[in-house]
Formats: sequence, C-alpha cells, structure tokens
Amino acid sequence: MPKIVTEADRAQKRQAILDTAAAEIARYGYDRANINTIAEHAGIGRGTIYLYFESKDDVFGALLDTIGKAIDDIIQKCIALDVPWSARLQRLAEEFVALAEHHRDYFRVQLSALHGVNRALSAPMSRWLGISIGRLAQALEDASAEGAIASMPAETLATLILGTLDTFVLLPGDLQQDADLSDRAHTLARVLWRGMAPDQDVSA
Amino acid sequence: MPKIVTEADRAQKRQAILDTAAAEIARYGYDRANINTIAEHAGIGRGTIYLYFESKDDVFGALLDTIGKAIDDIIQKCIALDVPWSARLQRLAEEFVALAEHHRDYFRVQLSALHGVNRALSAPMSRWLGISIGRLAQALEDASAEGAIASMPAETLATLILGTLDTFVLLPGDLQQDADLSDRAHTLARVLWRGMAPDQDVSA
Amino acid sequence: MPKIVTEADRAQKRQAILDTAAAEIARYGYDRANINTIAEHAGIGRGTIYLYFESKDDVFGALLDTIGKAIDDIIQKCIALDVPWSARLQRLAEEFVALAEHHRDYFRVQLSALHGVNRALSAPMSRWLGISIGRLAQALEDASAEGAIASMPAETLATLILGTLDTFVLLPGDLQQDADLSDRAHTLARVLWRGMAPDQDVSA
Amino acid sequence: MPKIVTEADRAQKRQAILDTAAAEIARYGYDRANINTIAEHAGIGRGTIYLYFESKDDVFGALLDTIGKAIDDIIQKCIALDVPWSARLQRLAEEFVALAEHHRDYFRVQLSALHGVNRALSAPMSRWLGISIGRLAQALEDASAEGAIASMPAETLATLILGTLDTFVLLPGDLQQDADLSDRAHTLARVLWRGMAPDQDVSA
DNA sequence: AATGAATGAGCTTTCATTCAT
DNA sequence: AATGAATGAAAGCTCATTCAT
Repeated sequence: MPKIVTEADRAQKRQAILDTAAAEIARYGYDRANINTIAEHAGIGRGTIYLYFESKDDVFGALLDTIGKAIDDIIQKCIALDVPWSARLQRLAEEFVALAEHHRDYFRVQLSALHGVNRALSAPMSRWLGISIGRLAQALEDASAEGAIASMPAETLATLILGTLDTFVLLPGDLQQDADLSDRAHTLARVLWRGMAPDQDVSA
Repeated sequence: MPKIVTEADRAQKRQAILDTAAAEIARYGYDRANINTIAEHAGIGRGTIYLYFESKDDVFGALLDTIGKAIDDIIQKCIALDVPWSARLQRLAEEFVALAEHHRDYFRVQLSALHGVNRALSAPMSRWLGISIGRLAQALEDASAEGAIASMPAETLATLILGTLDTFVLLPGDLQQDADLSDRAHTLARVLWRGMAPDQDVSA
Repeated sequence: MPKIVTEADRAQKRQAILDTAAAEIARYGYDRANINTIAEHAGIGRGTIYLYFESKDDVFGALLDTIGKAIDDIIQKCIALDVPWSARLQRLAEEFVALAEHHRDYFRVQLSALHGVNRALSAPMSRWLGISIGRLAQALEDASAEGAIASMPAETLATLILGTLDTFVLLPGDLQQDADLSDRAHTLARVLWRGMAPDQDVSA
Repeated sequence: MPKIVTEADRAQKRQAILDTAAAEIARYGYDRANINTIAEHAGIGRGTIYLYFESKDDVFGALLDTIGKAIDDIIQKCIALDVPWSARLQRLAEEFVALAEHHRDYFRVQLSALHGVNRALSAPMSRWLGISIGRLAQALEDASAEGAIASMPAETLATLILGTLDTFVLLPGDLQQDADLSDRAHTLARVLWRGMAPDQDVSA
C-alpha cells in the first residue's frame, strides 16, 4: 500500500518551502537565493522542491501571489471599515506594520520583485499591486465624491499611499533607525490624512 | 613607450563604464547584468574594466556613489532655497522627476541596490540615503522650531518624504499608469505639504 | 495475509514491463527513456519495477535477451527449412520484415544497444548476435561444402547477411523512403542470393 | 595589444574538441558522453567548449556534419572512378575500411546518431545519409541503363550497399571476430558485386 | 506485494575574473 | 595600457533508486 499523503500534508510542505524561499530571497535577493540552500534550510532534499514547484521561477511566482494577496487582503479589509477615513488610514498603516513584523520577508520579496530582478518576474507583483491600487483608488474616488476627502486624482493618491507604505515599513530597518515602527506608522498615517483631508477638516 | 593617458581620459572612460553599467543594471538587475555585455556596450575590452574597477561589486559601489551623490545634491539644493517650504517641496518633487527623466536608470539602480540584492551591496546605498535623510531631517527640525511646518518627528518625516519620492518616480512607469509624471509630482508635493504644514496654513 | 501472486502473474507483469520499456527505448534511446515514464505507461508504481528487475540496466539486459532470442529463433527456423538456399534467404528476409512490422521496437532497441550506448550494455546484444552469426556461419559452411553456395569465408558472409538485415529493416523508415518494405526485402534477398550462389547458378 | 588568435588556431582547436568528442561519444554514446570529460580529455577548461560551440547538441551536430561529409566524399570519389563497377565497389569497401581504421569513432558516432539517440539528433545524420544514398542511387540508375549492372530498384540497392558498409566496418570489431578487416571488405565487395552484376557477368 | 514521495549524484551551462600577449 | 581567450566555480534541474507505509 502506498504511503498516504493527504492534500493537507502537501499544502503544508509547500508552504514550508515558500517560507524558506521567502527568507532566502529576502536575505540574498532572488538571483542569489539558491535552490540548494533553500532545500537545505527547509530540511528537505534538493529534488523535493521540484515535486512541489516546476522551477525556481515558479517558486517565486507562488511566493509573489501569496504576498500580493496578503497585502491586498489588508487593503480590502481596511477600506471596508465603517470608520472615518482618518481611522482607516491609521488602521492601514497599523496592519502594514503588523504584517511587516510577522512577515518582514514578504515586503523584502515584494520590493525585490518590483525593483531587483528582470521584468518577467516583476510582472506578477505589478499585477497584484495594480489590483490593490485600483481597489483603493475606487474607494478614494467614492470618498472624494462624498466630500470625505479632498478632491484629488484618485489613482495618483492610491499609488502614493501604497508605494509609501511598502517602502516605509522597510526603510527604517534598512537604515538602522531606531525609533519604534508603530510610532512611525502613526506619524505616517497622520501626515497622509492631513494631506488628503477635506479642506475644513485636518484634525487627527 | 607607454601610451600616455591623462587623468581626464581615465575619468572619462571610468564614467563611460559606469553609465553603461547603470543602463545594464537598470534593465536586468544587478545579478543578471553581465560584465561581458557592459564591456561590449561600453566599446572596450573585457579585461579593461578591471583596470578601472576591482570587481563587479566595485563597479556597483562606484555607481551607487554617483547616484547617491546626485540625489543628495538635489536635497541640498532644494532645502537651501530661499522660498517657503511648500515651494521647496514642490521643487524637490520636480527635481526628482527631472532626474528620473534624464537618468531613469539611477532610480532603478538605487532601488535595485536597496531591495534587490544582498545586504553587502545595499550598504553603500543605505549610507547615502542616511546622509540625505539626516540632512533633510535637520532642515525640517529647524523649520519646525520656527513654526514653518507642523511639529512632527523630523527623522520619520524625512524618511517618509525621500522614501516616497524614490518609489513614486518609478512606480507609475512600472505599473504602466499613463498620467503625466509631472502632474503626479505636483499632486505628491501638494499632499506632502498639506500633510506637514503648520495647522493654520494648508494652502498650496 | 500475503497477496497470492502466481508465477504466471509475475511472468506476465515482467513481460508487460519489458514491452513498455522497449517502446520507450525505441522512441527515446536507452538513456533518455526513463523509468518513471515506463512505470506510468506500464500502469504500475515506480518502485514495482525494482521488484522485477535489479536496475535500469537489468531491464535493458532482459529486453536484449528477449530480442536476441526472437531474432535467433528466426535464424534457427529459416536455416532448418527444407528448401533451396535462395528460398531460405527469401524467407529470412520476410521473417525479419514481419518481426520489424510487429515489433519494430525490437530492432530499434537492438541497434540502440549495439551502437548507441556504452560498451557494458552492448555486451548482451553482441552475445546473441554472436550466437546467431555462429549458427548461420555453420550452416553456410555446410552448404558450401555441399556446393549449395559459393565458396566463401562463412563467418564473414554470416556477419554480412545478419548485419545487412538488421540495418535494412530500419533504414528506409528512418530515411523516410517510401517504397514498400516487403518489396525491398525481396530485392535484398535476391541480391544476397546472387552474391553467394554457386557460380553456375545465379537464378533467383 | 590583445592576444592574437588566428582563424587557423581557432579551427584547429575546434577540430581537437570534435575529435575528443567523437572519441567520447564512440565510447559512451551521446547521452553519456559528458562535456566535463570531453573538456578534460581535450586538455581544456569546461567553459572553453562553449567558446567554440553553442551547446552539447551543437558539438554533436558539427561532428555529424564532419562525418557525414567524410563519408559522402568517399562515395563521390568512388562512383566517379573510371573503372568497372566491380572495381568501384571494391574501392568503396577499401575506403570505408581505411576510414574506419583512421577514424573508427566516426562510424560509432554515426550509428549512435542513427540508432542511439532521440530523433532530433538523428536528423542531421539522416540528411547526410540521404544525400549519399541519392548520389549513389543516381549512379546506379545510370549504370543500370547502360547495362553495366543488373536491373534493380536503384534506391533500394543504394540503401543496401551503404547500410551494409556502415554496419560492416564496425560489427566484426564489436563481435571480436578476428579475421582481417581488409579481407572481409574484399569478400563484402565480391558478394555485392556478384549480387548486382549483369546476368552474363559475375566474374570478380 | 506494491507504492510513490523523497533523495542527491551528476549533468549542462553561465559568467566574473585572470593573464599571456 | 589594453585585450579577449581561457577558466572553473557555482547554479538549476533530472531521474534512477530507496524505503516507510
């Protein structure tokens, strides 16, 4: 009788590979992260990775999907909150910080994809970011129509917000700045809100 | 009889190598940009690069210095302007856009260094960014003391501004958004200014 | 309670594996034919093959025995026929063509063994071919003594006949020549017979 | 000043690689012949092979061209001889034997290509063989029209002759038969000639 | 007895770097 | 000073084989 491997076992191992890959990519960048090391750190054989993924690029692609989705989930959740926009921004910043604290690798990999490697690989990441930006832009447009925020080009504003958040959760660490990331997030949310609040309302 | 090569010749060839390297790295990322191709495109022999640089990493390091300095020059110039802060921000954004238009490669390489490759290589870039941020933070601190801008943690604000600018000049292109970059820069400066203006003054 | 597997079951499964292996090897050559695919096409588990054979080479060896024996059987049968040598040659060619039509894979594998792979693997095939050639040479020697064929070095003649037949049943297909294989076999037998007939008798 | 490498130097090294490759392929077959070993035996670095050839397949292709051409040259030369066909056959057999003695590897590689490896690789060899067979067939057709040989399907006869020659120069060695190859060639030519001579003339 | 997930040796290929010229 | 032919370490990937179930 064959060894029985449930779908859940497979999914779990797959995730373990992705986690290890994320750590490696975060540390060395995509090109230098190597399959041998990933396998070793994941505690599995070199060939095993190829039972779960078609190629190194496939590992990367799966990883980007996981990450892109995780970030998009945050966007979706925050813009759907039934609170004032200033609070939504606040929450958005907090959620990014939380994700960065649990999965700092995610942002490293995301930015590595956007900026560090060849075009082919940046495509999946751009796709997710495009989706998230579109989603946020739509919400901002609606808010603007209701007078909840100042009147501004929604897509530009959405790009600004998400681009800023992505960069912001990593930069302080990279630059070895020591102030607390949550405090920084608070400042960030405050500046963003003041920047986009309707003219009569800059409280926050 | 040794060929006579003036210091100016050397500097010029060195710069030519750096320019070609920037283009290659911007296109393929650091790891995939290859020395053979760089030499070929620079119109020199493969070995010649090693007369001007110690290694591929050394080329990269020199490039990052050039870029870091170019950006730092912009910061220095803009914060020294004798105009209101709202105008300085405006100018800063414009200068970034101008640099991005003349040397789009620079930002690609900068972000590739910060996010795409291994830590060792990101160090020189971080150093320059740290310098620029420190410089801007100091100016913001002074402005804050004079009441020219709202009271906020200066380093965080400086990090936010520069991080945002860096990302912002590339993201729209990457995402194939089609609005004009200058228009976007205008919006960006406006949001930033509103975000950091003293409470009584949010005009811009 | 162990599953009951009769000797006949074993033999049958063994043969199924050999047949599948023959097809794979014929299509891709020995080295590129892979055990995974063979198992899959044979409808059994990957490890099961190793219950029937020691290794990939062992599968190949067993296959070559099957093939070598099949060809040797033809030789034996044809030289034992109670008809003139011209007719025996004719029959030999027909039988080769028939085998090639039912088991084209066999000749592919045979030639792959003789010419395509390493020496170790060609040994079993050479052994069989040696046996067949020896058998045919003996018969030719006898025929020569009786004056039924021209006087010629028997081993050389036997090698010529079998070598020619082996090659001949595959070459036209490989070269995409379109004339009928049976017609070709007829011509082949005729040429061979004329070539070896006693001087006074070149009819055929 | 760059190292000066003449076209002749290049051609010579290229040929050295091909010779080594031929030996390796002859010994192990295409798939098991490996670039590492070829480089090692050729006394050059692994990467150097790739300065002369695009890939392993390219090495193989170049080799097949060399071999196919060498054999085709023999055909061309022999059928152009101004001697009776019996002598041309004799000469053909001798030339094949001579080539086999100087370049035994060639025939090994040729047959390895035809029979041992995947279709893609057998294509170039089939092409050459097709050319040679076409050439010989045409000459036989003419001879037949003039009554210099018996009336027979020319293409089939040409295939038979070349297929037989190819196989024949290797088989005795493979089978460790010890009779002299030249003697064998003589017998082969004699049988072939008797087989195809016009009816009134079977002398040789 | 049968399975197939897991393994890792071994392959082809790339490319930063060296060094004879 | 300049070159580019040569190198070999290192990477991604395949597949015969093992072994827990």
